[in-house]
Amino acid sequence: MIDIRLLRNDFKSVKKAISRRGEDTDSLDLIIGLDEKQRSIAEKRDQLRNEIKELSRRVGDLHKSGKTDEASPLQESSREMREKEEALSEECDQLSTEIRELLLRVPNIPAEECPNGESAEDNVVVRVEGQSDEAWENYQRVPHWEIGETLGILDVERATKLSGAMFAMYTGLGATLCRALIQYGLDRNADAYREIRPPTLVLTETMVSTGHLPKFADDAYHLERDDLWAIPTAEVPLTSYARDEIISESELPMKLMSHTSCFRREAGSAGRDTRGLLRVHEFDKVELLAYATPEQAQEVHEDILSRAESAIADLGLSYRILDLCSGDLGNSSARTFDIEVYAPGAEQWLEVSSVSWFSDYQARRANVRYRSEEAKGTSVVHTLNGSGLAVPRVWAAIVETYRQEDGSIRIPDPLLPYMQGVKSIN
RNA sequence: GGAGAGGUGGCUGAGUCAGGUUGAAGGCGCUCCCCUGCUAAGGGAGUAAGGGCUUAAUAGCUCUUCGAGGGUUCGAAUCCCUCCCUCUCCGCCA
Repeated sequence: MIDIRLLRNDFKSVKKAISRRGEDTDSLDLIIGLDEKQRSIAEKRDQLRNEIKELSRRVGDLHKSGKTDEASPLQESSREMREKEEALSEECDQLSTEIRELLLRVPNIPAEECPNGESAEDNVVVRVEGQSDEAWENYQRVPHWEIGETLGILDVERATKLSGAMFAMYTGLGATLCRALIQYGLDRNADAYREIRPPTLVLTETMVSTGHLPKFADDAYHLERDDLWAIPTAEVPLTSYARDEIISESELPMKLMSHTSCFRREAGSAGRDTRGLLRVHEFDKVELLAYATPEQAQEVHEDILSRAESAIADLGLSYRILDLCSGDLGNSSARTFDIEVYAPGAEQWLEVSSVSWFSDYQARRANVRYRSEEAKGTSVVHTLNGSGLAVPRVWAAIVETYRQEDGSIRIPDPLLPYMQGVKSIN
């Protein structure tokens, strides 16, 4: 959620910044009008409340000194004021609710450095590492769903039997590889990130904090009976880890990581990328997340990016890094770098990590603050996160990239410690 | 799921069953000052968050918040109702 005071103080710049996303900004005009109205009513309401308090105090004194008869006219006028106060209060509450509902749907303000653009086409390629398209051998140009079936390590057909389309099931060494990737993803970041194993079912409030609700309810699984949501990413519980808390500055940056299952309905993408592991409803991921001061944010952003990148690079995969343009930026983010891995068999770039700086957008929703050492009072923290390792797409890229001429798959060196002595899958 | 106890500030803990400067005693912690070879002990002062308005600023005024919501009342931490959560015991269970 953006700071409404920013809107009051510098309406034009905010509007201009939001419109860089290609979003309609009419709601901003609406909000600023309602806000003005709300404040003027609140002022009158508070004035009345003050007068009522004053009267009550006098009534109390009169009762104490036995002058009960003198109290009744005061009580009468207090009752009248209360009626007015209640009317104003109600109006004021309605406006506040309306403002909040609108404000929750306003996306974050893109960072100045975020490049201009309308769509994914305009994302800036920061760098490309690894093999060029022509360099791949023919035996590497086999899609992972075919490899997986042949080697008995991926069973999409049975997964569909159990859960329907766009679910996957890893079998045998395929499952071991999956587990190895998770271990690898966690262990390499354990030097700086504290491991958390959070719940994967969360309250509505927890989903609102990251910005996944109310705007993107269709993308998430909801357990209606208990009003719980299946998390689409560990970003959701981790962002709420410190919800409604005040962190002391000495604890920042606070770095956390989690391995969880992630659940996505993929509402808008039915029929797209349906083969194999390209897009699935449930998958495993290691997520890195940090709370930071605004001053620390830049450095932490780079830290998460370099960790996410090196995890891919060390596996020997080809990848590229994109600086997302304003039109493609996620709703809650101010700046995002995507890491896309190249899958030579599927012949696609697959997004494996979005490393984002959310400025104070999520933390304001989650009410995570910190007490600064010099300035008095509290300030809202910044949140940052990115996937340290997203299993299915990395799994797919490994299987395709490491396919040998004989059809076997060589296990990349960094994963060997996690593979129980298995060096290749035949 | 059943029975009981309870949810108050950074923590602890009074106040609730006699409703009236109680945003809330005391203690701990923390900050500053004094005392003091050092440390410890001692003495003093301060110490919730959020919103609005005024101000160049320091600051001031005001409202809200004692788990949440509603009710009674001139006035609610305190009385009534509903819900949520925590703890203990029982049942069930990985």
